[in-house]
Amino acid sequence: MTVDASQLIYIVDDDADIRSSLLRAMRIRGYEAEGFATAAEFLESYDRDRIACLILDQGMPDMTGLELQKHLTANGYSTPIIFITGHGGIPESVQAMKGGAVDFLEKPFRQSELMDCIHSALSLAQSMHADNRKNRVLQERFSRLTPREREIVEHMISHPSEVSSKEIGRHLNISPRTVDNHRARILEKLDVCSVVELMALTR
Amino acid sequence: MTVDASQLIYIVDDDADIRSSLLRAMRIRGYEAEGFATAAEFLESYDRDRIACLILDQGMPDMTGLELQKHLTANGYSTPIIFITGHGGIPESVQAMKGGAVDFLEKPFRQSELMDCIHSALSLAQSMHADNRKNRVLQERFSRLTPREREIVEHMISHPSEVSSKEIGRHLNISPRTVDNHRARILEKLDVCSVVELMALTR
DNA sequence: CGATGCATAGGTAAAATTACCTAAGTAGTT
DNA sequence: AACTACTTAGGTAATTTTACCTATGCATCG
Repeated sequence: MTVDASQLIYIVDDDADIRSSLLRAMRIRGYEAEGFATAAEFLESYDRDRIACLILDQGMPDMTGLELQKHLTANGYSTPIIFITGHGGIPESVQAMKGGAVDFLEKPFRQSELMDCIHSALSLAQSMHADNRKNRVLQERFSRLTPREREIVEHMISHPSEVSSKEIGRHLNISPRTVDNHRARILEKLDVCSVVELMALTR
Repeated sequence: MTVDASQLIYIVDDDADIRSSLLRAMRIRGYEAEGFATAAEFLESYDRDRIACLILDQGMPDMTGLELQKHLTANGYSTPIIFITGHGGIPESVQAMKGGAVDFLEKPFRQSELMDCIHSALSLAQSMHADNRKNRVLQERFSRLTPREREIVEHMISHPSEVSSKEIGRHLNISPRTVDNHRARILEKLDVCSVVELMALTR
């Protein structure tokens, strides 16, 4: 199995020795890796659209690992996080895991343990990246609909047993033919050929 | 907000004092609660179909909390678990959270903290209970399909743009009319009125 | 051997969708 | 005042789905 060059490992730790040792270890294995001493530095370089994971020290001055995690999730960034900690406690580890962390390792840890985490973090990042792309395309398509068209789509999705023009027309007090016209535009805008395909779009 | 009498709190801890103090605290708040000294005792009384949560001591002889959690998930039981521990470490807490625990509290903990956990655990149990019921009904319906019928359903689900009898017939090398007949039986067995509804069944 | 279940194929008629059009009223913008 | 977008409504014809049926070949089970 070869390493995908487009994957990136961010390392954020205020300890320069750990940073450089981790960077070396990652690069030896063929990964692209970048190191940062503070959360602020990291945020300057952070690219939310890369397939990446984050190795994050919990015990940092200024902004702790947990605070950075909170900041990232609050902004809708979903890059998987692996915490490493020198002298953290159970409450911190639990909060990190609740916040969606991939793992929470105590220093010192075995390198193989970290590599396992990185591997699952990156494959998680990959699938989330694909999901995000799909959702963005979908959202873009739905944004093209007019209010009335959106209303009709929502009715079809929430009432799958009443998708005929007659029934929708009755529900909205308009002619079935009008619904026909709306539907034609809806299918065109959403780039599907049938109502069945439309339903499939929403998984 | 009143407490739903059909909800149940299981307490598993080898320390009799903690057990009785927790039981008392739960019952004062109107919850139904049962205490057990060992995992084995708990498993004898455990009813997977109740809306319940489990307060589980990690450090027990015989079978630890983590082992019990693993056993429950291996058997497909989804009752939410709140861990409590006397002298556990970060690795245990992380493993518990990875295994889907609601929380992992160190003794001693504030009672309000535990009550918050119980509240979210029980609402989680409630929604999972509803999901399970839905899925069981759905599975039961799909089990009534013959192999050929299932094949056609799967084709429709995975190829939403080719649901016409013509296309399915071409794909399976059979007459479109045959597909018509199969489809009629499929819709009848799945208790839906249209292919659109069928797609909606799979969310 | 008969019964049952499954897969196959077809007939017919009603209903719905789809693909083409036209067209008018209303609201907001330039 | 002209333009644009949105909503409304309809015509016609081809295609599809749906709801009723019948019927044959095959395998399995009692």
